[in-house]
Amino acid sequence: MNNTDVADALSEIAELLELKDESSFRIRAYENASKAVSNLNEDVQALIERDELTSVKGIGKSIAERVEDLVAQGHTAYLDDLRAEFPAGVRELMRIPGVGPSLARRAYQELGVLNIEQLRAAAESGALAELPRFGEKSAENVIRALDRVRKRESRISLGKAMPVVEDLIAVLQECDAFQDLTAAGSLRRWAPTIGDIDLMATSSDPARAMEAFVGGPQVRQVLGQGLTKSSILTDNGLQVDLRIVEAEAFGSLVQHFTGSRDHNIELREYALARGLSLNEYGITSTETREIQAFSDEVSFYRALGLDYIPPELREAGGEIEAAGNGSLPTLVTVEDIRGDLHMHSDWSDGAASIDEMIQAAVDRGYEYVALTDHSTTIGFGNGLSAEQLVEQGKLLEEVRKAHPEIKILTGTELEIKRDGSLDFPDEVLASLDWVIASVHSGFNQTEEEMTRRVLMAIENPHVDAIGHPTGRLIGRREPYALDLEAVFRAAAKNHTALEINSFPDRLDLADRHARRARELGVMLTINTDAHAPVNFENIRYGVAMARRAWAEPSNVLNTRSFDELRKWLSRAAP
DNA sequence: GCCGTTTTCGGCCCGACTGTTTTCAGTCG
Repeated sequence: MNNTDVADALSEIAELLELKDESSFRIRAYENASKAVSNLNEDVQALIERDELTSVKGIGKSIAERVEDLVAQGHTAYLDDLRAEFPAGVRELMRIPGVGPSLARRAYQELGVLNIEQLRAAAESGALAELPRFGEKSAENVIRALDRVRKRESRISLGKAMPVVEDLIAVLQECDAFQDLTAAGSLRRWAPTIGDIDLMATSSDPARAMEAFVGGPQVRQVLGQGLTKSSILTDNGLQVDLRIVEAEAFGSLVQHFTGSRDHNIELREYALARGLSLNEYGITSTETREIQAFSDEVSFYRALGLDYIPPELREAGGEIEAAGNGSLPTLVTVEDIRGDLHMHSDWSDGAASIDEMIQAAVDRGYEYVALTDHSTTIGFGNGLSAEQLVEQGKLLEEVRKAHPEIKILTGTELEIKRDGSLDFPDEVLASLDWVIASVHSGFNQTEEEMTRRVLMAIENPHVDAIGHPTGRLIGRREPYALDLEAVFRAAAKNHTALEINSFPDRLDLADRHARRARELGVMLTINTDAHAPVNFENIRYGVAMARRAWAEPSNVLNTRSFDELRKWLSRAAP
């Protein structure tokens, strides 16, 4: 079992303990241990071999034994026994919003419900409403929740949500009843997917502000309207909540609703150890019961003895400790990006001419840009042959004369073929300024095959970077099987950069992978993979992933000046 | 089941809302 398997097993134990109505503290212990394992930077096996498992915070003697079982035997009797008590379908019931462990357990034990279909039947037949402490309303809520699940109202991508919210905020700001107005929640943390949107505001005239909100142009349906909270559904099915609060408490409120849940839990534990209790209204001394309100987040964190923590870091990944000892990173920003090293023109599958793409890069104020059209064997048939690449290189000489304000690198997005060989021979690659190599086919290969394939590309001295290294398409395609730890180590050793692809569907490397790569000394590059001028706008999503990976400008290749970039490219072979 | 700037025992994040109740458990964010 690898770390992910162990973390999943611990998390399953926690869920089954919930079903058993075990002590909530024991449940949390397993949840915490699951998180601790998935955040490990090395194989849990190695920790066991060094006998250091219990030195991991959140793993004590008991859980260490279960983990050792899991790693050594692939299972643990403790989990096996729990599974025997509750069929898998019962655990699935808890995935339904509004259905928790209590309802799932009672539906199973008192009505024999084994899966979601049977729960619906029990709710519709009235059997559920018959149970003590349940009623008509409970049954109706279950049916409504099941309908919503059936309609698959799942999370939407950051790239879809962000423009909608920005438009909405721009419209609301035209109404002078709003003072402060900001998004909170997962959107403010730039999480890759978003559930619903929380807007926070202060207002001189809440009634008028709420009128403006529920009467906006893209409102499909008003779900609720009050003076402190209203909810709407937008045209594209996004639920947006607006909360209006007193200006004095705005800071702690925004902090509270920005989350993440895990960050807030850790922050409250940290505060409690110092005699302070936190809620959305401020900080309360547990001794004097006096509450202090905060109009901004900086002073809120400051009052806890912490540096301001950027929202992208609020994921319970060590940010509180770092904020306490002054070691938070200086995160990379969009302004730090000096060029884009991955873009396409209509020579391959882009929608715009080379000139249009270069002009768009100039308009963004970039110092340099790399043209990286696809190579021959890209599946859809319009990759460039070596001859076409030479021809394109000659054309670029002309383009450079027309655009002296930007440096243009001649490049390719090179196919890594199924056997790990590359589309162009070394002498062709050697003539290029920039080579980014990517996988676009054979996603079903085994982890061994795929890892060998990617490592071969990394080890080629002409390959400068690997594009969208895991191939994931959020919500549509899982990442292919790949030993990322081996990839990161090879990339660091061979001086090969790894891309954070800014396309909202990709965001690949993912934040936690990029963080691990950076820790192992891998150089990152944040690119848009632009296929049209408008795609350059996506750079902010890639930068956000880098920030969530705790990346500083020095960790990102394309924050360097053109001269520094060239210096990096002329690195000595390892 | 874990953990320690008050602790090796006695704590463990906080509040809002809902539905069922008549004082509170369950669920959510």
